[in-house]
Amino acid sequence: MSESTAERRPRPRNAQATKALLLRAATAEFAEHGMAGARIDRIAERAGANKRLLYVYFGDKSALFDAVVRDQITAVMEAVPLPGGDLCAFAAARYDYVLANPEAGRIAAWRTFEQAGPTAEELESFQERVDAVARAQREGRLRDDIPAADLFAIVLRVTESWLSAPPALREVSGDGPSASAEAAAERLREHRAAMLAAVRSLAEPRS
Amino acid sequence: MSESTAERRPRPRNAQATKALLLRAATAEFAEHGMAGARIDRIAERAGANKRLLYVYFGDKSALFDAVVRDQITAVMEAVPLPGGDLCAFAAARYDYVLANPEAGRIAAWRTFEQAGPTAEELESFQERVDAVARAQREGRLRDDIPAADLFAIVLRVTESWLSAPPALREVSGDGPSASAEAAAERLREHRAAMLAAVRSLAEPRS
DNA sequence: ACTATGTAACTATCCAGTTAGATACATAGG
DNA sequence: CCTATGTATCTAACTGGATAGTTACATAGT
Repeated sequence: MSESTAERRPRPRNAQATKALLLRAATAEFAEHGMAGARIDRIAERAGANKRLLYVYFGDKSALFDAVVRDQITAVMEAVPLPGGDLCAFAAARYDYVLANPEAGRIAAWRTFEQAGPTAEELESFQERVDAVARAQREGRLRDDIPAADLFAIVLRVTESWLSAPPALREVSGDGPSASAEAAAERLREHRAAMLAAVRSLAEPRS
Repeated sequence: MSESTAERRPRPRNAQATKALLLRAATAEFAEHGMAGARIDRIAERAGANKRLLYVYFGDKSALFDAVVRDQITAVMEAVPLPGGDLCAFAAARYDYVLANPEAGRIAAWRTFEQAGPTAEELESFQERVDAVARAQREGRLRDDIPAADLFAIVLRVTESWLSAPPALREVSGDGPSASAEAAAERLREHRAAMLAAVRSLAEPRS
């Protein structure tokens, strides 16, 4: 409070903090615009840091994108477990997580549509989840007439069905940008229940 | 000394044919790279036409993208009906269509990621489909404990669950780029059956 | 000779990545 | 306690190449 009249305040010299700021800014920018649409200058500006530091800390644009993807993968693997292959719990957790962290969903989507091959880290994450599903199938807790990978892929997509639905479809159901905040929140609660009901129906063992 | 014969073949003067070629080339380019990643020069080259004609026939890059999206929407609305609100038939038709026309799926996805507001044309298409679902629900042919828009959104996503799954997930299940053609085809058949089974389970009326 | 169609070359801008240098901070010598 | 020096961190300005969009011109077909 002494002389803090926000004049030209040079960035405090703290490599770790700056790197984290840049990563967060990059996550937001890539989530909004994708790899090709993202702009290095905008990322630096968002972070309030100098562009040069991006190259010092991350390499180039594509390495920065990879760093963002890796970061998001570890975050989502941590926040959204698949306890005992329970796809319903997984679906609920993932829906809530993506609702609270929209960048996570968008980064994953952009990443999917780049034609880049999967990294070892990604393969490991998915293998772990497919294995958990397969185990639950063997133990009779999930239907077993659908291959584990397919079942997981289907549920994964279902969790995103509303949050990454075409805007026109959301608009049709009264969940457009024009809707009030309360109406939108109610709509999201309603969809959550619907989505979970659908997952239950499609994942439970055939009677 | 004689100039190499017929090296430079001028494009036949046919506005409609050229326009169609450009639209097809643009569709392929946008499907591969998205709006931001697409390159005007590559589109002209793919079409074997002069870049200038793109501007003459379509306006600018963003208008060209819109034209591609419109074209794909009408094509898919025509090729993938929703007869009597039958979501299983719809899912089968859409899976087959996207498998045969991967650009359709990718263009739709890229379009969804852009934050552009929905066009009147899109709204009308989705309204039509949601109405068909709602009618089938009232007549007891679909479960009615899920709102029509949600049910449609879920099924729409399920039809894409494999074709636009993260590459790492496909790889885990032996459907990577390294798989043989026959193995890949078998995998796709298998997923089709699984996906349709899932749609049946989640869409049928609660007994 | 008129017009629709097509071409090549050009321009202005944007943008990823670099260069050269400044400034805070640490550590050590006086 | 003070000054010197080295290093990590940070900055402004620049560069070369790519890219969307344009200008000026050519030619086929009527």
